[in-house]
Order: sequence, then structure tokens, then C-alpha cells
Amino acid sequence: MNRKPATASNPGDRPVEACRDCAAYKSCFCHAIMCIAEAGENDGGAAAIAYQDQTIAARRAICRENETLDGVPFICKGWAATAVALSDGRRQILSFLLPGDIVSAILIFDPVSRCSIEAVTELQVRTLARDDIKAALLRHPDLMDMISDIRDHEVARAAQLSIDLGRRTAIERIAQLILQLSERLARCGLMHDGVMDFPLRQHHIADATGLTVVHAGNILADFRRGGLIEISGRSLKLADPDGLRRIAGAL
Amino acid sequence: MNRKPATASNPGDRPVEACRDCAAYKSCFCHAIMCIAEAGENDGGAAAIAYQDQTIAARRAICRENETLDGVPFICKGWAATAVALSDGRRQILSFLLPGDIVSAILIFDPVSRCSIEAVTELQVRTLARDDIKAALLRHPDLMDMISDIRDHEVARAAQLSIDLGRRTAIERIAQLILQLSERLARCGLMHDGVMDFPLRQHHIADATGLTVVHAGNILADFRRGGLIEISGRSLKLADPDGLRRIAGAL
DNA sequence: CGTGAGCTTGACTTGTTTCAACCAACGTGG
DNA sequence: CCACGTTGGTTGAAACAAGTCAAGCTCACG
Repeated sequence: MNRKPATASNPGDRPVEACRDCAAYKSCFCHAIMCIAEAGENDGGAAAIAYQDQTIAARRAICRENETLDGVPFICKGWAATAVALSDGRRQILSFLLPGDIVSAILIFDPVSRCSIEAVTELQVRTLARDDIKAALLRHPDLMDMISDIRDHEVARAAQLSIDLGRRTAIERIAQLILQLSERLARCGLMHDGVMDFPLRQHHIADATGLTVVHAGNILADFRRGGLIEISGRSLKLADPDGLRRIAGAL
Repeated sequence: MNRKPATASNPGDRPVEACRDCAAYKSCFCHAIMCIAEAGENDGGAAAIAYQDQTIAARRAICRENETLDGVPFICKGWAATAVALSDGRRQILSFLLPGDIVSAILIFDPVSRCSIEAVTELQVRTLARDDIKAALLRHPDLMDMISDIRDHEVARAAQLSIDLGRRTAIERIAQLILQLSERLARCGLMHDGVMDFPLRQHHIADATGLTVVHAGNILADFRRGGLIEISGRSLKLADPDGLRRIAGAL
């Protein structure tokens, strides 16, 4: 792994193209840690954070369940998904990762990944050295607070996912999924006139909502016919966000 | 809240009747923190952990979703459940808490509970002062490691729950639930000849597995008729654990 | 040009929910 | 002591949601 710091001299070459949930988090951990990495360069490299950049093809796995990871991966560009699987092949997607997402805060402390991480689109990933991050955390107590917030957020989303899967109908789940993704993207400024990137395949939607591909596809078709959404190529337009919210139902 | 330490002079008066998952955790956080509370007494009370004991009737809530808690509750006796709810009343139980369980490691850092906590049986709860726990964590770094383990464990269980709800059939979910509870109880030494306390009502099982009460009841009846389990009063016997495991299916 | 991944649609089957009725156990207050 | 409401469990029939199977289609890619 290189011991060179993140270079951001070229303005078109920011390591992270967008930042998830910046409004929700007190601040963006991913950006903060990159800044620290860059600052480390200035004081002689002693506090630099080693990293490695990787490009991963769509549909390839970054890591498998229970695999030990050398570093802590951050999504710089593209979409990824975390999933767990049963031995007979049934899978459940736990979360979608957007640019600026740390895969999981746990990976900073525990090198063993509890879920597989798979590229949805072509992906750019920057993997930071775990020990260097830990050292940075000790030097910057506010970073530790951010991590704590991210962890809380992860737990809250896990609870949300459980009640979605356990107690909501298929229609509600899919409406909910689309709305949540749209909100995350909107917060990053990645939504324009209700149109957003939507690289998910139907099997991603099915695996995220606990449905079969066929059923998920049918419901999407219903949404399209009902004028709620418009899908073309790899982008999705929220034609009737309020209608979707009504369908997504009870908070 | 009393500033008196936990008294355990009376041998029949241990604050915690049993300790969950002691084999799985490196050590039991709950016991450790009680020991520290007691030790605090000896050095003049400066390091004592303030606490309050409470008895809660079955079916009563300890706290509601998004409620702010003064202290950090530990289950000393009885069973409890954590749950989230939709506004129309649909509920999902996230976990059952057995004696020796901390409700959630997050409550040490974040005073706002993300889920409701409800007594399944009559319950004895000891609530420790949050600031005192935090101070103890700083004095005892190994406690911090335990918390980290507990958090990891919570995340892993959340992932497990998600795939259970999303991808398993009703029968698998119920078999799985019974097996997991039996394993936790066995680890505490609360299982004798395959017989364990089983105070759950059918609506608990339904809410934990994302099913209706009627369907959960039917499946339990099937299990009974199939000679897999025997239920009498408030206890359950694993008549055919291997059969159950076969039904619970793929890991 | 062939191949594989992905989407759509329809007919059919299965799993699960809903509704409803009934019964047993239990605690409470008259 | 009994009447009564509440809580919990059981069962059956009917309605519905979701899964399975199958076929045909487009599109991108080598």
C-alpha cells in the first residue's frame, strides 16, 4: 500500500465525487479523513494515511462474508451493495453504498467483514490503512464523535430494515427504497428536477426488499403505469413523489 | 438515583441472576460493570456507579421509541423485548433480552432509545448512571473492548435478523428463533434436559418473526404435532433439536 | 453472430393473512 | 363466591399476496 497522501491538487480529481448524508451527519467523515490525509503530507508525512486506489468492475465483489480486510474501504465513485447470504444462495442486501460512504464503521475496529460487498456499477474504491485511521482518530477526537454518529446511524438503519422486511408489504418496501435512495442522492446534490441516477438492476431491488425478481419487476411496472416513476436507461424520475410517499405509508 | 454501590453481600442476592453469552463474549460486561461498582465502594465511593433498581410488571414498557433515558438499563431478572413500530401499529421485535443483557450498547453513548423496550415477564432492571459508566470505561480500557465486542455482536445480529425476515420462510424463522433462544439460555446454564423457560406469548413470536399471530400459532402447533417441541405452561422442551435444526435449514 | 444478462408478461401454485368463532385461564370487583 | 372482562390459545374457511415456472424479448458485448 502506498504511503503517499491523497492528492487533490487537480481540481477535477477530488477523491470523492459526492458525499452522502452530509446534512444528516454533523459532518462528513469521509471528507474529513481525506483532508487529514492531505494535511499529514504537510507536516512531513509522519501523520499521513496510507491508501490504495482500486477500480472494480460492475457485479464484482470487493470482499466476501467473513473475509479479513487489510484496510478500510471508502466508496469514491459508483454504487455498491452490502449483502449477507444463506448457504443455499438466498441473499439479502443490507444497504446500498453511495459515493462518500464508508462501507461500515465497524471495519475500522474489526478487520473481519460480516457481509459481502459487491459493486453495482463500476466502482472506484480507496482503501485506507486501518492503523493510520485509528491513529488519526486518537489525534482528532471530533473524528471519534463522527464515527459514533455513523455507528448509531447504521444501527438505526438496521432497525428500519428489519421492520420494513418484517412488517411492510412488497409495494410499501419498494416505494420506501426508492424514496430513501432519492433522499440520500438529493442530499448529495445528485438529483436534478426529480431525476436521479438509478443503476440498480431488478435483482438488486428484489434482494434489498426480500422479494423475487419477478414480483419486484411487476411492482415497478405498476408504479410506471400509475405515473409514479419513470425509468429510462439507468436513471429514474420521481414523477409523483407525494404519491410514492402515500404508498410507502406509515413512517 | 442512589449513589450507593451494588450490594452483593447476601450470597442469594446477586444483582444478575444469569449472564448471557458469557462463552461468546470475551467476558460479561454486565458482571464486570457490577464488580467495578462494588469495588468503587471500597475506595471511598469516588468511583462508585450510581444506580436505581426497578421492578416492572409483565407487558409494561420500560421506555418508548425516541425516548430519552437518564441511565443505562440492565436486565437483572426476567425477559424483555426491544421493538420498533409503524404509526399504524404494526410492530417488529428486534431482540429478546435475557438476564445479564445490557439493552443496547448504544445507550451508553446516546441517551435516546431508538426502539421501545417492553417487559415480557415481570422484570427486574438496574439502571446505571451513564456518566459513571463512561468514567468507568475510561479507567478500564478492557471494558471499552467489551463494549466494542457487544456492538459488533449487535450489528451481526441485526444482519442475521434482516436475512431471516427477508429470505426465510415462516417455518424456518420460528425454528430459528426457538433454537437461538435455546442456545443463549443453554450458555447461561438455564437449560436442563432440553427444557427451558419459555415465557413468550404467541404474539411475541409473531412480532419477532414478522408473521401474524394466527400463522405463528399454527406453525407452533405443527411443530408440537410433529414431535419437535413440547410446550407446557411457560416452559418449552426441545424434543427433537436435530429435527428443528434441519427445518431451520441453511445457516 | 452468438451468448448471457436483464426485462416483461401470463398462468398457475403456494404461503400467508384475514375474519370469525369458540374455549380456557386468570384476576377483579361486586 | 360468582359474574365478568381481559388475555391468550386453537381451529376453519375464504381471500389475498407473493412465489414459481415458462416463454419471449431486448440489449450489450465479445
